[in-house]
Amino acid sequence: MAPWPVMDTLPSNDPRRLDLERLRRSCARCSLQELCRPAGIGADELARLEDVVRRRRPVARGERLFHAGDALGSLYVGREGAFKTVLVTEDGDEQVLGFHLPGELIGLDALGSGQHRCEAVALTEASVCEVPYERLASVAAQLPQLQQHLLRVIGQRLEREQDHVGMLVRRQAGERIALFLHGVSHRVAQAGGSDTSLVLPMSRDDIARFLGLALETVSRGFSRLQEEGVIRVSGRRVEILDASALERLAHGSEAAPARRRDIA
Amino acid sequence: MAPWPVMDTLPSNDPRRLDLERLRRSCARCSLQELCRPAGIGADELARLEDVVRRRRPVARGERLFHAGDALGSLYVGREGAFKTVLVTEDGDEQVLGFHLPGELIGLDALGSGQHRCEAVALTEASVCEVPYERLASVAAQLPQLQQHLLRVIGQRLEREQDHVGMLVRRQAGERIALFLHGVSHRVAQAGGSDTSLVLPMSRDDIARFLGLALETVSRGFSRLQEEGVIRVSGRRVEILDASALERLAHGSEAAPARRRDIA
DNA sequence: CGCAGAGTTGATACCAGTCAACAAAAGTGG
DNA sequence: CCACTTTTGTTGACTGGTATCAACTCTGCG
Repeated sequence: MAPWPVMDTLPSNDPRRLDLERLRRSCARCSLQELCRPAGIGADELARLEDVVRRRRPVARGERLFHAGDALGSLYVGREGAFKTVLVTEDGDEQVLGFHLPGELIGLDALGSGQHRCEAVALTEASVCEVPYERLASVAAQLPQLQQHLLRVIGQRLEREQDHVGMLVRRQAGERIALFLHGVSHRVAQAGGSDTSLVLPMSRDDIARFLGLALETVSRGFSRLQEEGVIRVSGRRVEILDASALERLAHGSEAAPARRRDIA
Repeated sequence: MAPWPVMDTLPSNDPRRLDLERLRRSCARCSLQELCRPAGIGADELARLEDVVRRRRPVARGERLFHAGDALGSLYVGREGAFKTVLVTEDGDEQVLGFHLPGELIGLDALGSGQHRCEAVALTEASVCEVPYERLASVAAQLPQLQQHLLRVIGQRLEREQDHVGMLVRRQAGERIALFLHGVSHRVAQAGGSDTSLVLPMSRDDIARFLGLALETVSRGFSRLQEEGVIRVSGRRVEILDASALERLAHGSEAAPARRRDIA
């Protein structure tokens, strides 16, 4: 019932402590954020968790971590690169459900039924850590703190899904796009990148399918934001020049100094 | 650490077994579906769970189970009536995130941060069972099966959220409305009602805010479905006349025998 | 009976989807 | 390394669906 050694509170000079520190740093550094970073995970939890995680594995661009219909085997944590999860609808076209940057969990969609309902595709060359779900669950059953943390992480995913809904309900395309850019830059910053200059890992088409817009509308939206001096775009390279304006556009008040065409 | 008596496998003639049977029926009958109904919950789990649940409590129409910003205290299970969860956006108007029929869990939105981000409003006279979250979590920590089940339920909520996204991405209003009606009738049937005749607990305005449409568009959509002979509408009373046509409209092929006006 | 809330229906304007042409970047093979 | 192809992104013209404004109906209720 307890295949993992219990190492609750070790004296600071215990030789095993060094390993734990190393592991902790490993998790912190490798952006295993959603599972390891937050407070509340003690040394023993971390050690057991590390024992569960299969180490980094490379993933080629375009490769899939799992397909729709696959049985839930593992959860994945992005390490490098980016992923998208897509749902192929009955009528053939694919709906983008989400993007996953380093440190974010992938595969939670199978929690409800035990089967994946969407596919996770690498948008770039990437790497992941693999977490066999059964083992994670059994460790969580032994470590209330980890269980709590797991619930919290899934709850956060629920929040993100609601944010996605919040974007789609916005009727103006400009608002959705601003909201999207704002969210992505925020997450890129959280994953350790710059929040003002970023290279989008996904195509305009992916963004369009994520926002429920036509590809061309996304492109026009980007151009318009550039005209207004909010961002600078060059293909997938985006610089955010006026973050507060972006935020303003995202939440409600559409284009305060708009109607430029009337003046010019 | 174990405030609840352990009653693992009781002999079938043990007097306590009767109580368990009563409780099990109680949960099954009262539509506590999402927490109690599915397989995998044994007698002891059920007993401990019942011990956690605060019994039925009436909720007046318009009353809120919690407000945005409230600390996560309890989860709720709808017993009678219906609820909506709404998110009040920065710019004032409210976005409907979901509807909750009897047997469905309410309050999971606070799992991520420990604070509710939306409000749960009773659409009709209603009643709920209240489940203090801390106690539920601590019981789950002792009962791996319950923990698993809890994860599954939350996973299913995630699926529903994705389905919501799936509706919003459909660009034609008609598709969204058909998808909505299809989903609601399905859930009403699951909660023990008829799947062909139902009384919607929510207003056109609520539906509109849920689907990201204008109120008038929803009304027109209902009328159009009636013209096409798919449903019969009279205010909130809806009869589904042609379920397969509804399904067809929901998934892709917009209005096969449409353009009736051209003929008439 | 009149009032208020909810729902329906009509006329109009506009945003965004569609079709299409073009430009730029990224592969691909000689 | 350069021509060629393919993919990806941008921009324009046009159309259509839906938001908006507004009038009207219906229901329940004091």
